Amino acid sequence: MAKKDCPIENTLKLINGKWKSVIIYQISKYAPCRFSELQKLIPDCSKRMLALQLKDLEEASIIQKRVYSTVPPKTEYSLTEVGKSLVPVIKSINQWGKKYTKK
Amino acid sequence: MAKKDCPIENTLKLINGKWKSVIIYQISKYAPCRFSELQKLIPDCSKRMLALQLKDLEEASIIQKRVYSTVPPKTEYSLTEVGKSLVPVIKSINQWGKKYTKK
DNA sequence: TTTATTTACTTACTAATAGTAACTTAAAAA
DNA sequence: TTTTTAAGTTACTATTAGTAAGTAAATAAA
Repeated sequence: MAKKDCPIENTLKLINGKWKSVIIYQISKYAPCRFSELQKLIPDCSKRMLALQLKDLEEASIIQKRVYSTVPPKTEYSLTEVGKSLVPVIKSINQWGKKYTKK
Repeated sequence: MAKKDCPIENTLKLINGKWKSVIIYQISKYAPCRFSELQKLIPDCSKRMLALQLKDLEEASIIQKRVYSTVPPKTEYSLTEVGKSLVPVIKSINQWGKKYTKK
């Protein structure tokens, strides 16, 4: 497999990191989703990490963000079409995890 | 989702890191597979990283290792049943990558 | 007989990534 | 006047990943 041509590596770059797929999964379930909602849904992920990963996902066109210029501010995240196409992949990860991983 | 109960997080812990799923995929295709073969199959992954990830995968019972006490040494890696059950998940990642990621 | 080769690592070190805690902003409520 | 609130950012530390060189012990080549 030539450099940078591995679809698995390329995909993992998008959904790793290491919260991205959990974020995508939660947005797919609860979109439109506010920043603070995601914090509650994924308590293990710090504020800073959540912000960074959301930015990465937005740049990769997997999610889109809507900002309301109110005070205090309000943002809403939802999946793009590309993001939606990832959901079955993440669901298969979720299914496997349910079956094979114990706490 | 309570701490450490997220199946996606638990699964990613096993298949991330960031070469593990590529390693599993290659072993699934070419098992039994030697260390040096894996190096050729995954040139982006350094020797050290390959060794560390293989050790992790072995500890997680996803792969098994057979060592021949020859000189120079020879090792062979193959998937366990748990490892084999992961292959469809990794294939779905691979499929998605083929469709949605360009170099 | 000394030197080179080979495989599957390990060790020491540096670079990149993740995590923690405190700070910011500006309006509205107490 | 002080507090609260949402959605971050900043500065700093800890954990992971990556690079390069070293190790072992038996052949093979010079």
